[in-house]
Amino acid sequence: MAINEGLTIGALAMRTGLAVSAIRYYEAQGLISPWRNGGGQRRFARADLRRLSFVMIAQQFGFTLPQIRAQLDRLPDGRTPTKADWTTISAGFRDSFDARIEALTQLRDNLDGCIGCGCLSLEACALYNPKDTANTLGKGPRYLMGDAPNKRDR
Amino acid sequence: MAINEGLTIGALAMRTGLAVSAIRYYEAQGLISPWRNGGGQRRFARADLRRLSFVMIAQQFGFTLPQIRAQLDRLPDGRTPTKADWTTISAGFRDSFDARIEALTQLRDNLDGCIGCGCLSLEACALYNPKDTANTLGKGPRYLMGDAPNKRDR
DNA sequence: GTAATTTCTAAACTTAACTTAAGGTCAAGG
DNA sequence: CCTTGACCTTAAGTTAAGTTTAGAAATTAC
Repeated sequence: MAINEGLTIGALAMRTGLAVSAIRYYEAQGLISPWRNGGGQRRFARADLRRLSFVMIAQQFGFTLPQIRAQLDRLPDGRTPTKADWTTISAGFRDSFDARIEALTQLRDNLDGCIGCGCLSLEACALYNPKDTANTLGKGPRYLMGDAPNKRDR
Repeated sequence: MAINEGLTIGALAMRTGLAVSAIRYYEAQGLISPWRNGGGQRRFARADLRRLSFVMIAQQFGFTLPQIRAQLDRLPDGRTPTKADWTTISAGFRDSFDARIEALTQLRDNLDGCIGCGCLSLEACALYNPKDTANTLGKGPRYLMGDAPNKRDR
């Protein structure tokens, strides 16, 4: 066996804590691009450990896989990413995170002034307003922003 | 027509901004319990406007429908909830919210110390630790905490 | 009193992020 | 060499939170 054959999918799964099926899925989604050995099995670079770590963390922040992919696509092409590369792509991510905390905090303040006081009224409460911070958050698990199908009954 | 027939589903949809289908779905999930008129159509109490408002806000905070239902079930049985009732159930909700902001803030601090610095290493980073605050957040859209199916390949 | 709206139910479809299953193939150990 | 475990692909299933569709019945409007 050559010295630098790369990691097997099982090894990667063990190191990251991800399921093997999840790693295959991430490949299908273009988040990682392993090469194949003679027998057609996946072999991963050590840098893929880091890519997967990034994916896992970004998911905890609520980013979707396409969004995460967009960040990863900003990494250098040929060479192994350096520490500086990771720092760079983490930055945008860091900004979104700050924005999210800020939005949630505002929402909480609304909660104090509105639900906390018991008003909870549709007409007065900023929380129901579609143009409100709550919506710009994009934190709903379902449709984000403008890509929801139209809603009518019949 | 009697003076106090209640709101139709369409009127409720208009007032809340929800789709008619969503309201029916919420009934199926036990979040609201309209009565039926002679022809079998749903009629809603004015208090249901408030229940739905509560549902909408709680969802923005990332609560699942069963969790929201659990809160709503704490409302008084026979009578229409008072302002004080709403304030009471909003409180627990308020607490979860504070906890969530706190957890996110901690996570961001980790981000500064760990990803921000470029370490992003599996062995050292608190973020990968399964017992970490990130997980107690319960903000993953998929399986929360311990109820994930077992993950193995074959 | 008829036409146009609303509403009804039940079942199937949607999306994201995976998992599970089925039926093979590859690789490592003895 | 041969068995066992790791890996492969493709397809179908899962969950949450709804939406869409279809066909029928009730209401409302004129």
